[in-house]
Amino acid sequence: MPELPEVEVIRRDLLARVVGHIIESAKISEARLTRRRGTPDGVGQALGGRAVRALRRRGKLLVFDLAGGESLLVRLGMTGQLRWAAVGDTFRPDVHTHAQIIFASGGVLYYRDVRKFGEMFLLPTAEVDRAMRTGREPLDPALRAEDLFRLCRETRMRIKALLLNQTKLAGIGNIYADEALFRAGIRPTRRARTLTRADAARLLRGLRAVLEAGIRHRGSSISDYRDASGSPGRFVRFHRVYHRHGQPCPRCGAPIRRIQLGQRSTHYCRICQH
DNA sequence: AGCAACGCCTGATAGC
DNA sequence: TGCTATCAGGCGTTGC
Repeated sequence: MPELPEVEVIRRDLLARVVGHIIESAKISEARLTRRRGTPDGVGQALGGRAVRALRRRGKLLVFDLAGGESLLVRLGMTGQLRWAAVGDTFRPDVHTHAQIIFASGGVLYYRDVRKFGEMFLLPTAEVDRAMRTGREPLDPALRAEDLFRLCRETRMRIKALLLNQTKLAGIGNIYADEALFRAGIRPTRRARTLTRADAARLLRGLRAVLEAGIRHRGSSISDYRDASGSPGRFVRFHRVYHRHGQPCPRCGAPIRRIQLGQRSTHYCRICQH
C-alpha cells in the first residue's frame, strides 16, 4: 500500500530515467485508469512525443510535468506499481499490467495494478494543486508544529482520521499514521481538538521521523508494494505497532491492540499512548 | 457543512 | 479438495 515514503522512493528511482527524456508512445489498456478524466486512447496518444520536464510528488500522487503545459498524474491506489524496464530487462507485462510508456531511450515504464484502484490522467500543470485538493506536505520545513496544532483545533475528527485526510496533510496512510501516533504517545481515538501544543509538536516530530525512516529503508512492503526495479522495501521489520497486534509493545511489553476506526484496522499500545 | 459509512476491485486466507 | 466468506484500505460518493 503505497504511502508517501513508497511513492517518494519510486520517484527517486525514476528521476534520472525520465526527466529530460522523450516519450515515444504510450498505450493504456484499462479504462478504469482514466475514469477521472479523458479516455485510455486519448491520454495514450497525448503522451506520444512529449518530453518529461520534471517528476514531482504531491502527497501520494506522482506528477510528471510534460513539455507543453500538461502533467501526467499517477496515483497508485492500493496495489499500483510503476516498473522501469531498461533495454534487455527481463520484466514482462502480465494481465495486471494496464499501461506502458515507451521512451525514446528504449526504456519502458509499466503500470501494473491488481485491484485497479489507481489512476492515470492528464491535467494542466497549473491546475494540479487546485484540482487535487492536496493538503500540506508533512516533510515541508515550512510546516510548523503550530500549523498542525491549528489543523487539530478546527475539526471534530479523531486524530487518526485527520492524519489520513489528504486535504489536510498529504501522503499519510494507515501504516504511517499508526506508527507516528505510537512514536508521539498519542492514542488514535483522541479527538484532534484535545491535543495540546506539546502533543502537536511531538506528533509532527513522530511523523517526520517515521516518514524519513520509511524512505531510508525504501518503503513498507506488506503485500504488493515494490519499487521501480521490482524490489520490496525493508521498513516492515521496523514497524512498532502496525500489523503487530498481540505482540509485545517494544516500549512497555503490553500486547499491541487492534481496533476498527473508521473502517480501518488501527494498532496501538494502551499503556504508552494517551 | 462536516463527518462517517459505503462501494469499487482482486487475491490471499480462514473455515467448513 | 474445493467451495464460500472475510479481509486488506485509498478515496470518491452518498447520506445523515
